[in-house]
Amino acid sequence: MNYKSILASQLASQLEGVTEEAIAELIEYPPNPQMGDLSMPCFKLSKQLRKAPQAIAEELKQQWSGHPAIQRVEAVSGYFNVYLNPTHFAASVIGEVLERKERYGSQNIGQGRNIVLDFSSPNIAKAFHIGHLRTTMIGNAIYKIYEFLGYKSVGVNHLGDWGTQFGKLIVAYKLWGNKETVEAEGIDELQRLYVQFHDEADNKPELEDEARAWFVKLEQGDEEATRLWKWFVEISLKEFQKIYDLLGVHFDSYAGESFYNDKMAAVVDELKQKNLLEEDEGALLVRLDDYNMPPALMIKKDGGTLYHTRDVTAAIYRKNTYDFDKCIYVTDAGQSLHFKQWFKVIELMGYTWADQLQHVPFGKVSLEGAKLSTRKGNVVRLEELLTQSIAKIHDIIAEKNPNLENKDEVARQVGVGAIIFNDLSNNRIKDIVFSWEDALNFEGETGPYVQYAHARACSLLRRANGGSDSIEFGGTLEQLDLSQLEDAPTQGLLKQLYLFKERVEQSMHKLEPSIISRHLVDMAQSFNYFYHECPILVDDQAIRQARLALVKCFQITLKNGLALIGLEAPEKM
RNA sequence: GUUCCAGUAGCUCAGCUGGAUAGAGCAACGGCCUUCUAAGCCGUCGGUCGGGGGUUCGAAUCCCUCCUGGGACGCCA
Repeated sequence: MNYKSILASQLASQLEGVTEEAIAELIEYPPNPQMGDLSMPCFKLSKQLRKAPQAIAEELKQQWSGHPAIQRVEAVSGYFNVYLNPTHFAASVIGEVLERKERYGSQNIGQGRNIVLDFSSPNIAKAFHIGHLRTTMIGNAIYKIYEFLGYKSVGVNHLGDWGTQFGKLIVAYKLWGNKETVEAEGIDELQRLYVQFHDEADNKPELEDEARAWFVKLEQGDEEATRLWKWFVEISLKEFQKIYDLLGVHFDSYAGESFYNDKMAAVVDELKQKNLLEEDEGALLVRLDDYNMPPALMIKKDGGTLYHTRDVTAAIYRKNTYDFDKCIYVTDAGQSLHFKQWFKVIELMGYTWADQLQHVPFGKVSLEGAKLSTRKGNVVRLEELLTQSIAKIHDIIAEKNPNLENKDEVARQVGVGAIIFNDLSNNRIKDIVFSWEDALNFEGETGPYVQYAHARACSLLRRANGGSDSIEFGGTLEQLDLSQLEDAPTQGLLKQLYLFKERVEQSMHKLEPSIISRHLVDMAQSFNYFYHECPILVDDQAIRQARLALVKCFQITLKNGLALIGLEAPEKM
C-alpha cells in the first residue's frame, strides 16, 4: 500500500489543473506525529491556483470526501495534514510484511537487467588492509541492493595482478626467497621480499634493470616468469578468499588487469582509426581540452599501456560480455578525474552507453592523521581488526550471556558485523580517520545494537512458541485484532517498517548504503521504545497476538535490511 | 595556479531534488532490572548550521564571494 499515491490521487481530483505526479512530489512526512502522518505544503500551488496557501489547505479540508485509509485531515497554516487510520495502516503494513517475508522491501525495478559492479580490487602480493574495506563493503552492499530491486548484479574483482612490481618480486624471490617460507607465510613474505628489493636497489641500481628484464620476460610469456607470477597470484588469492569468506562477500568474476593484456592493442587501433590519438613527447594521448580536462594518456613513450587504456578496454569488454544497464566503479574519490577522463574517451569513441558508466567515490581512510602506507608499515591489516573485534565480542558474551550456545558463531557474526556496520554508517564521501577505540566501540548506533534488537525480537517469538527454537508467527492477518495497535509507540514502529521500502529504493538511486544502515538504527530505536512501553507476552490474547505479529514483522524487516548491507542476523546473542 | 570535495552540539555524524520548533550517537550528569535479553530504556546539559551577501512567502539546504581543511592535475593504479 502506497499512501503517498492514495493521497495524491485523491487530491488531484480535488485540484483543477494539478497532476497527481506533481502532488506526489509535494507530499512529505511531517517532522512529528502531532502534525499527522502525511502532509502537503500548499505554498507552491499558491501561484498556480492564485490563492493563499492557507485558503488552499482549508478548501481541501472542506471538500475532503474521505478515504477508508485516512482518519482525518487538518489545515494548519498552509499545510494540508493527513492522519492515517491506524488500524488500516497496521493492517496494510503487517499484511504486506507477513505475505512477502524475506522479500519485503524488494521490488522489480530492474526487470532482470544487468549491473556490473567493479569493487574491492586489491593488489596481488600486498596485504589486505582497512583501506580496502570500504570499496569491498560499499560494493557488496550495492550489489545486494540492486539484486533486491530486480537487477542481476555481476560483481567483478578487478585484481591488481599485473605490472612492473612482478619483475621486482621475481628478482627478490630468486635472490633471497624460498618456496617453504612463501608457502608458510604467504603475502607477509612476499611483501617482505618486495620491501627488501627496494632497500637493496638503493645501493644496487642494476637490480632495477634485472626487474625490468624479468617483467619483459613475463609479458612475453616466459615459462619460469609465468609460473612464478601465477604462484604469487594463487598465494594471494587464497588469503583474500579467507577475508571475503569472513565478510560474506562474493564475486562473479576475478578478471583483473592481466586479463586485458591481449585485448588492449585492438582498442588502441580503434582509437587510432577514430582519429582520437595524438602524439606528444613520444606518448599517445586523447586531448580533452574541449571538456576542460587534462589529456588522457593511453600509451607511454616506451610503448607501454596505462590504466586509462586498461579501463577503456575493460569497459568495452564488459559491455560486450554482460550487456550491462550500468557499470559501476567503487573506488576512492581521489580517482574521480581519472574516471571522468576515460568515460569521456568512451563517449568520443562513439559509444552511446558512455552514460551507463558510473564512478561511486568514497572518502579516504587515514590512520590517526597519517596516511596509510604499506611501505612505512603504517597499515592495519583487516584480518587483525576482525580478529580483535571478534575477540572483544567474545568477552562481552562471557560477561552478558555466558550460557549462550555456539558462542564462536555468534561472536563472528557480531564482531564482523560491527566492523562492516561501522564502515557503512556514514555517507561514503566522508573521510575516515581510523582509530581502534572507535572501531571497537559497540555502543549506540552500531551493528551490535541493531543485531541485539533482532535477537530480542527472536527471543519473544521463541517464548510465544512455548520456548522452542522456532521464531515463526502462527497467526494470520484475518485473526488479528489490529485495533490493539493504535498507541503511539506501536504506530511509530509500524511507520519505520513502512518506510523501509522507500529507503531501500533511495539507497539504490543515491548508491548510498548508509541510508539503509541509518534506517536500521531508526527501526531498532523504534522497536526498543515499543518493547519498553508495550508488554507483548500478556494474557490478553487479542493484544498478545497483535503485538507478536508486529514483532515478527520487525524481525523480518530488520533481517532483510541487515542482509542488504552484508550483516548476519543472529537469533540469540 | 586550475579544478573537485568537505566544513552542522565538546567529539563522530544525520538532515542538503528549499518547507512547520535543526535531529541522533558518543562523552558528562541524573533516573529505570520482583515483569518479555540493561549489548537496553527515559531524562538533563549542549548549536552565530565556517563568515558575508543574494534569490524566495520560507534557506543548514539553491546562487555568488571569502575563509579553513583535504584531494586531483601526461607517461603508477
